[in-house]
Amino acid sequence: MVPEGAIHYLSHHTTRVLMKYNPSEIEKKWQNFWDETASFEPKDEKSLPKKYVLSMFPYPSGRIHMGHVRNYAIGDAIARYWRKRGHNVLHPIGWDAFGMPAENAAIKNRVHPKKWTYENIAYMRKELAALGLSFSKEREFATCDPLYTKYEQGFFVDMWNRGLIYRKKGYLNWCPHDKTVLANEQVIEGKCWRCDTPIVQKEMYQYYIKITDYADELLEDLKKLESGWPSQVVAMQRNWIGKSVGLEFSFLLDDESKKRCEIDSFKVFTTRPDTICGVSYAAVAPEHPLVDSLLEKGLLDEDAKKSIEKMRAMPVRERNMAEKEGVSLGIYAIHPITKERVPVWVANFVLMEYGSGAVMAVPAHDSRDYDFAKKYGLPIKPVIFPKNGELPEGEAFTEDGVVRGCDGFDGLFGQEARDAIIKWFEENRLGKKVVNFRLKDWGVSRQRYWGAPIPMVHCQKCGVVPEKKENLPVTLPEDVEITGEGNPLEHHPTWRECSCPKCGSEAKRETDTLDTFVQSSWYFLRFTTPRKLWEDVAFDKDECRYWMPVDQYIGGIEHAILHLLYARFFTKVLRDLGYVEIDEPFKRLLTQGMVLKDGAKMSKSKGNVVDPDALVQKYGADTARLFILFAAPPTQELEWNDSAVEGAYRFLRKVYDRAMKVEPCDTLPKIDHSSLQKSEKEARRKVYEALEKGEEVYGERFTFNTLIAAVMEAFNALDKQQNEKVWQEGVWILLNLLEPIVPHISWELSERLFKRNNFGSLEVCEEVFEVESVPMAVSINGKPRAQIEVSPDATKEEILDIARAAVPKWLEGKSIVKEIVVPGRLVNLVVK
RNA sequence: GCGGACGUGGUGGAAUUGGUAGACACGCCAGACUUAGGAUCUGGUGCCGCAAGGUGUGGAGGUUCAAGUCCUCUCGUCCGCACCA
Repeated sequence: MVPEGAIHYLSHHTTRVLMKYNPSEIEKKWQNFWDETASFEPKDEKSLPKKYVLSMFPYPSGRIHMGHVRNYAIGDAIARYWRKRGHNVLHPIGWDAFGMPAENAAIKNRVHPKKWTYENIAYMRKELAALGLSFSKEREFATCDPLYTKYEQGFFVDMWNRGLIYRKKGYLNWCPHDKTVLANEQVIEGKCWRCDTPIVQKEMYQYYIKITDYADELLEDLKKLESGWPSQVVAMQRNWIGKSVGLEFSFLLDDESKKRCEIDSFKVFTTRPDTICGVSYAAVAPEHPLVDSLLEKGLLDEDAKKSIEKMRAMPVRERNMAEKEGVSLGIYAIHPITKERVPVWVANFVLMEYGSGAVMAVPAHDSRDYDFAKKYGLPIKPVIFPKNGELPEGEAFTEDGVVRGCDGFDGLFGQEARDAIIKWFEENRLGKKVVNFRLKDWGVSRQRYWGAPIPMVHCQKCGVVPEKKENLPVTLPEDVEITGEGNPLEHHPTWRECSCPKCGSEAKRETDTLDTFVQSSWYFLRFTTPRKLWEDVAFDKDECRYWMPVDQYIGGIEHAILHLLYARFFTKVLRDLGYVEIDEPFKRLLTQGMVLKDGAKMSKSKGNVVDPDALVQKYGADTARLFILFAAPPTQELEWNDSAVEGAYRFLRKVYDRAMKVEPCDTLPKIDHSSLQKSEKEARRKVYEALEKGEEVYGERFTFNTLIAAVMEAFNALDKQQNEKVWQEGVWILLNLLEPIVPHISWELSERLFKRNNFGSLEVCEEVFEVESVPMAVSINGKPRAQIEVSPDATKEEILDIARAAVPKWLEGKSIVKEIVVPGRLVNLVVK
């Protein structure tokens, strides 16, 4: 050990060698530097090329977990890369701060949700800071900030005024004991998660946003996202929207049936109008009005009533598991083409929520209808036949085929038959082409405290009226007690009291709050605008025009549908309201894989959680970031491995030790490549290969694991030679490449060695790829047999001469049938 | 059932346009240094074989001079939707 004072007497060079990699010191130093110099704030220079890099903002649950580390390490790497390439980079962070966990904590620990949330934010902000993430601190906000709520409520009012929001009765999970509405996730096996009381379905007024008005555009614009989004996510959204095109027509009841139930007809929807002549019965959902009517009039016998009760009692979600069941209603409909009488049944497989809640049943060509017909002995009448071959036996033929036995349409196939039949219905005014979506309108009411209040007022005279914009935000009262019973807003002594924005008379505030997905549907727009304008606007139009769309969005696959669909929807609505000018908010999307330990998702209950704080404390943020980006490509699941973390640390220590032996310099050294030895040339080549890899990885592929591997290879190659200039050049470039991944150590070393002049765009030096000889493989009949070295400009004949000479053993007694030369790769000789 | 992804050493993973499979790392083995090592350094490491060689990317076929990569079938794992008419 050298006494501290002694260092002054040693040379500069020796001093550096004596220093050891000390991540906690280095990391603190640079985090302070970045903080003090506000290094990562976007510039107000709209002439610069921009990149908006966004990792999905976190919910302030209390502590960060490895999923966060991965999410932000990926985003930070991309942001830092573009910043170094001279782009104006927006890389913000905020907090998705409303939601149930805050209320649950309030119930459990008697702490106010607001206090709990802001304290969590403060703690997690520190945790994220310790990772050295290059966030814009100036633009940070929480969605529960009243200033954010203000504009969200403003949008709600705009949408209401535009007719995009309506109120409708909907069924909600209701716990009769706690007197509260429960989210689906809070219902466990039909019981309340807190008190175990069986939940009931309660019908209540709810606010809905008409996302279905945008269903077609949301589907259509997925095409614009195909190049930048994972195909999986695009497919999931397409699926979720669930567009189907078909025929809607009305079944008229026969005269006697009309009289009995006082209903003339009911609508059905089918995607297979070509099968219409195979209809042998019609089926309606247990909740269908036709059934109500018959029940009211007492026209069904006891058995039928009982079966219908039973069907209705089963939750819709469970019905698909149950066996097909049904009852004949004793009434008949007239087939629109054949004019035959077809019996009307009620069936448990028909859903009231989809289409019109009634179907035409074609047992010969629909497997559900088939099962049902078999069970109840209903006729099965094939009208579609395969082009070649026979109808299958014992099952429905559901593929496209040729129509036979349907007057006027015989001989038509598949789509042409469907089109012709739809045309016939339209001409005869009996039905029309209809598009149906699986997507439902978005119910945004939540009967909870910790959310953005819905800015509506109930007036005795005027009805439901939006609050005046100048009165926004409608803020939450703070003097509430959260007990878990009911909605605290309803029970507050004064909060509800207000005057009607329209007529001024006494009125009451709406007590529902907004779904938290509303907040996350526009937070990325808020980030585009500097804080100084936040009092005045939700977001500035010019700023928005410059920064949007988000160039790279990064987050978990669990948001593939809801969040990403709502955010796309909101963007389109805000466009139509004149706030933004883009159609799609996220140009490119990266869905990161989960972090696993022992093959399972990390969770407290499994006890397999690795705490990021502990990891950072032991090895430093750079090691944590390096491991997480090296262990797997970002889209794949990542299996935690303690010894691989050690390996990452070991690599950084090696980098530090080796770099510290390099003589400092201010510019990239000039090297006469031709005068170098083989190992030196090899080292340069590896370094520049890594540089090329870097552009591909940061710009396009995000497979950081392969870039890190290339950097490791380059370091290994540098280690095999002693040329100081080659070392300088190598470290200059490799630190530039590593900076987005392991920023602290890179800034520390680059500052010491190069005054950080190596942080910029680097040019690839082409001459290092010029070689005197290229290695090639010689294979015989496709099997590699020998290695040869040939000159890079050797002709095909010269290469073949060398190749043949290298494998005499394999040519003995054989004749060459074919010779293939792939320059720079291999020679394949086909022998017999 | 529909839609999507995936399957490569003991492990995580490379191989981007079909062109020397297993880069890089973890682990393991051997050696060096050491009072010691769960530190560090050097070398080795797909499998079978002393070797020559054989064999090998879930399985079976096929296309090709050449297949992890393309095609057909099949098995398995994971994810999303689901009596959606």
